[in-house]
Amino acid sequence: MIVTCDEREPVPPVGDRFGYLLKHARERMAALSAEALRPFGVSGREVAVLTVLATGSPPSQLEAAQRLALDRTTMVALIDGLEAKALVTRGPDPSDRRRNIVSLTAAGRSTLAAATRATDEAERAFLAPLETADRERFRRMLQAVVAGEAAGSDRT
Amino acid sequence: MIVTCDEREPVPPVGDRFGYLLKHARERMAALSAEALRPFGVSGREVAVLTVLATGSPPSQLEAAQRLALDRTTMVALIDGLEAKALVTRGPDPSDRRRNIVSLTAAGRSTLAAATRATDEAERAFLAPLETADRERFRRMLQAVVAGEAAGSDRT
DNA sequence: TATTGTTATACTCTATAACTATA
DNA sequence: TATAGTTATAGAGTATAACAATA
Repeated sequence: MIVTCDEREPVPPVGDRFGYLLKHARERMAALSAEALRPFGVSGREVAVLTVLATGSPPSQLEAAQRLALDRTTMVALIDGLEAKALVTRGPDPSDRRRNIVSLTAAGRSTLAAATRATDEAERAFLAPLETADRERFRRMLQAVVAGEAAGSDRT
Repeated sequence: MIVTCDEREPVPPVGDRFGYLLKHARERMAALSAEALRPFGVSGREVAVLTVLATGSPPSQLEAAQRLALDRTTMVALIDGLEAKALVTRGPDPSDRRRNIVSLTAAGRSTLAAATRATDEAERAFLAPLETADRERFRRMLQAVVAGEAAGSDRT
């Protein structure tokens, strides 16, 4: 009996791989939320920053970056843009003048409120293919796998 | 009774939003698979291309791009890289000389086999925070929300 | 010395437009 | 005309290194 070299190991379809699935799930969510946010003139990343600024006391740029797991150099440009749109103000922390305290303006708060409603709607559209009971389960599963990161590394 | 303007609408924490969760879940999967693939000298995107080339009959560059929902201009550089590593060959389709048929070399096949095992391992690490029964559920949920995309648009 | 914000720079991934060769 | 591949280019998003101001 001749055994040829054609015993190829089975390769799962690319559509079964988590790398592929997460990439495309994220792209879909990003497209839905970009569309939902267009009327408000802010990007999804900017809404994330506004959200962080609205949670707890106004953080420094570095703290805001850390809460989003972004680099502090990335946060500079993000705050620049939000400041240009008059949605946030920044100024030195009196108790440590190296730090910039970033605060929402009234316009920032109302934009965030509207953007949050639009994002809720985009999330509903994103989750529509799932059964109702699965939607919160899906969120918790994502939170679990993301939390795996914090556990395993010394992320900034 | 005085009602001030401080009745701020509740803003959900950024860590509850699907935009944030999908971004970081993808980053974690990408980091795990980049680490797992390092010994084989290929990126996750390159493994995805090799996987597509190994599935069904050797596709043209355009077909390979479509199966991954990538632009054909993106596929050019990807194939360039794989060809430089001698993992694929490309040449005109005799029956339509506008098209390039892309095929795996023997080295491409064995690299794919090794990379597939490494990726399986990375996926196991990624899914470790979930209970066993939830891991396949999670995959199916991702497939469902990703499929929402194909249903709703005329993607290339 | 160390930390925060900043700038400059570069790299990855992606998309658009225009060109070529084929059909 | 239209299609497949290619090239050049530009835009996000991110990261690194170096600098100024402050601690």
